[in-house]
Amino acid sequence: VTVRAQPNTTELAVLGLIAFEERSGYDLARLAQQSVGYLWTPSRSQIYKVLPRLVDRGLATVRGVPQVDRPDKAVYRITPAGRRAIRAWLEQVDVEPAADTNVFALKLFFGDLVPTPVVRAQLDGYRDFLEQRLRRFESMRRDTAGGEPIFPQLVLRRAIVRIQATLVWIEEATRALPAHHGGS
Amino acid sequence: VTVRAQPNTTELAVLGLIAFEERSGYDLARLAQQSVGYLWTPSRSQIYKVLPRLVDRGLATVRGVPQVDRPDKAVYRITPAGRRAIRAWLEQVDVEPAADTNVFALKLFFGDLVPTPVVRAQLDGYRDFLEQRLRRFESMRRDTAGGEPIFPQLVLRRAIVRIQATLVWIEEATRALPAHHGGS
DNA sequence: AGTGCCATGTAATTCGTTACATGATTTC
DNA sequence: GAAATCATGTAACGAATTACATGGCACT
Repeated sequence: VTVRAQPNTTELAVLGLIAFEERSGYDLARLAQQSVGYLWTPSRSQIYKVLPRLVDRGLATVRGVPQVDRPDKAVYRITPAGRRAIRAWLEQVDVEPAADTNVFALKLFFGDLVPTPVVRAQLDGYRDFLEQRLRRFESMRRDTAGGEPIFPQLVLRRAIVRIQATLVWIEEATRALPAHHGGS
Repeated sequence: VTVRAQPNTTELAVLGLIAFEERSGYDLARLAQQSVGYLWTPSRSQIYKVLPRLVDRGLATVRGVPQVDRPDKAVYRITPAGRRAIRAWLEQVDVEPAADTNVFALKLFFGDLVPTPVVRAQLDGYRDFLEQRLRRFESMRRDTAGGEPIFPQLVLRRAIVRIQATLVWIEEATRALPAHHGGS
């Protein structure tokens, strides 16, 4: 058996959504716009490309559902291998998620698939990451404090206040975590 | 003369950076990692692809600079047409910047290229946009308040506190705006 | 009669990343 | 002697978007 490369974020997001309930591509597109919309909103065509790929790799299964008053549809459901893949993703805490700081939020969104300690580890990792960025930004701010460039400084300030707000939220979220649940 | 489609965000970011001072591709890559890094960090190869394109469209010019102790380099400078393009971008307030809420911040970063009222309009637009999202998110929160799904709710809460922090920042930034400057 | 939702997909194109390739100079 | 910095690019690949295509049913 070849070692499968980890699915990309879009694939994992789809996996996460079909982990709760089986869904069609159309469902997923609608759902993404509503619930996860502020974190991840792929186009419909992208979703239709991803779904067969998941089936090919054994992470999901399809089932045709004939309908009378509407077009027939194909609904997708996660497989055990799919569950393993998404758990592995949720267990892995990114130290450097580059520009994509939203991956943390996306992982938290699927926190229900995993025991509480794993979610807690994720939040801890997020906190570390943000504190590090905060320090970097604050030192950047000190370095250019006297200088002229006001607009870059304003933008930097924005980044700082957002991080601070997010850190406060992390504490709140940590306290709100369920005592512990199975994750399965 | 054909009507040129508006350059994309990366092209505009590059234009903005060579508006202050002429720079080489290498300079830009380094600069992006530092100053604008938290908003926009393209790869080096991407920058090297964009620069000739800007020249082709008459938005920038190149000039070869021979050096003795280092490799020769090519430095790029913005043209009047380039300035027009970036000003047009800064003047246009996006009502629906999709997922990419950072475009607002990026535009503010280049606020110096444009008179104060234009920047103010940009901030106002950003405020409107955020207030609208905030209302949407808060109503989503109310709708699912009693329900079970705790993790989605936590993530939603994160989005809300970040928006609130950003709104506070907008007020601060608006007050910090210079009385008025030329922009040119 | 027209609009909108349900439903799935393909095609063309753009955007972007990673890896490869090269090579001198400076610094440790 | 090794590693980092300066400097520019190409090639291969993947991810994602927009536009196109199709068609029935429900609602106003």
